[in-house]
Amino acid sequence: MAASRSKAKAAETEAAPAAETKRDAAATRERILVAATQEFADKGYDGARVDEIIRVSQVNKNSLYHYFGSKEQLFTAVLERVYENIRARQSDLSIRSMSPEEGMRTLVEFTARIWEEVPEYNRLLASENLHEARHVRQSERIVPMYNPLLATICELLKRGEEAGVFRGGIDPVDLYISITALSAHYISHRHTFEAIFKTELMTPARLEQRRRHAADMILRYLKA
Amino acid sequence: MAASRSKAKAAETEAAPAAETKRDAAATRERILVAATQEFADKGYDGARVDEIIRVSQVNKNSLYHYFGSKEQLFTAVLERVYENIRARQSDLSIRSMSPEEGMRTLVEFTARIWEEVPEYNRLLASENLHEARHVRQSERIVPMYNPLLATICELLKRGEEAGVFRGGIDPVDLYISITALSAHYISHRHTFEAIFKTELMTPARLEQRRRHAADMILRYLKA
DNA sequence: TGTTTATAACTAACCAGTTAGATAATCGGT
DNA sequence: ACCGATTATCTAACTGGTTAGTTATAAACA
Repeated sequence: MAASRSKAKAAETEAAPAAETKRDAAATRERILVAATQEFADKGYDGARVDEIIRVSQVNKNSLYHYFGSKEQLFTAVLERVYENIRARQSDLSIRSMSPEEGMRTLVEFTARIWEEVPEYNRLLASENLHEARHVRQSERIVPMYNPLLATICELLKRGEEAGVFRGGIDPVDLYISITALSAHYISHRHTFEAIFKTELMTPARLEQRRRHAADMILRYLKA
Repeated sequence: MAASRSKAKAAETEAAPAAETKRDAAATRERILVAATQEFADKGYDGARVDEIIRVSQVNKNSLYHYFGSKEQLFTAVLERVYENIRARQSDLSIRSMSPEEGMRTLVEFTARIWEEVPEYNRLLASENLHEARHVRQSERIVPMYNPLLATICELLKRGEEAGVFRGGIDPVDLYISITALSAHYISHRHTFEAIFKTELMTPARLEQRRRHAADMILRYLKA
């Protein structure tokens, strides 16, 4: 709400720390990004409405276009934040200090938790793939971002193989895609699955069962 | 096609077989459905344009609304065709006559081939899930359709367990979702994966590797 | 003073769905 | 067979509301 106090000129003694200042580029940008993330995740790129984003973020339309240029570039900025956030979560894991099996299980379960806790990411990526990754490819920040994760997987595979607990000859890209697929597809396609199988898939107990299922499947696949 | 030749009147000598007759409800409906499937798959529900569907199908706008009522109902009709087609492919397999392992591998590889050969289906389902399965739930024909497939999986699990080649305690819904996930997610998210991993994922050789990867993962998971 | 940030009103294109009516097939009665 | 009424299919032009993006202007700051 942020009473947009005009008052103006000197007058304002500004005793109170001015809970909200009148002009704050960074905060405005951030409000737009938060609202845009929600709107794009709710409706997909094509369903999302710029007018709804400015309504929720309480920002003028021209401000949005001033900061982001176009709906497309705004979507790209949203995706960049999403990828950054996913990478930050995944690299927080200190997997290097774990045994290969423990590390791999942690990685799978943590990846699963991302989709559960931030389902918006899943929806944004689904929408982006419907557009053939047009925005991801436009971004210079996203593409280099996933190297560290693939490196982690390679390192786990190598350590596991040396320790004799994992088989050799595993393709790390296939493995990464499968780790993601087993948890992300469950979440992203839950609505059609729930309609068809007439079961509840999003209860805490069911989600835990799914996480274990995914981790078991990956570990059994790797086991020597 | 079935040239419903007017004849009638008299005048019309009808020498040439009149390659295209003027009025054919079934053919018109079908042309609309074909064009709509493509358009909805290309652009998603929100991105798809009714005007583009009528342009491609060479049908008048009011005919489309006469046959299908609304864009939503047209999308539902498209989904019904898609689910019918998927089920028809999957139930064509005569898995009952195979060993449990052979049957399961066939099921996984055949499911993978569906997404490869008809990528439109994948995209339509992704769009539908962004809309929380609104249209699938509206359809009375889709929901009962998947019972036979789940029954096939249960039957394979039971036979495999009795033969001592599969473990017990496998959740058939989790298994079905994983079979789908391992192949569908690879296809549906290939654009972002290709952008990030800088590899080509859709070459015939790469697809074959992926099918084997998926089948191996499922079978190792089930192995006693 | 000049630059950055904000606002409201505007526009040109777009889009799902409608209206009003034409043209072709069908059928009942003769 | 033939006619006229009825129905099914098709067409073009229109409508009312929506949408991404712009313009013109003013206020806040350095």
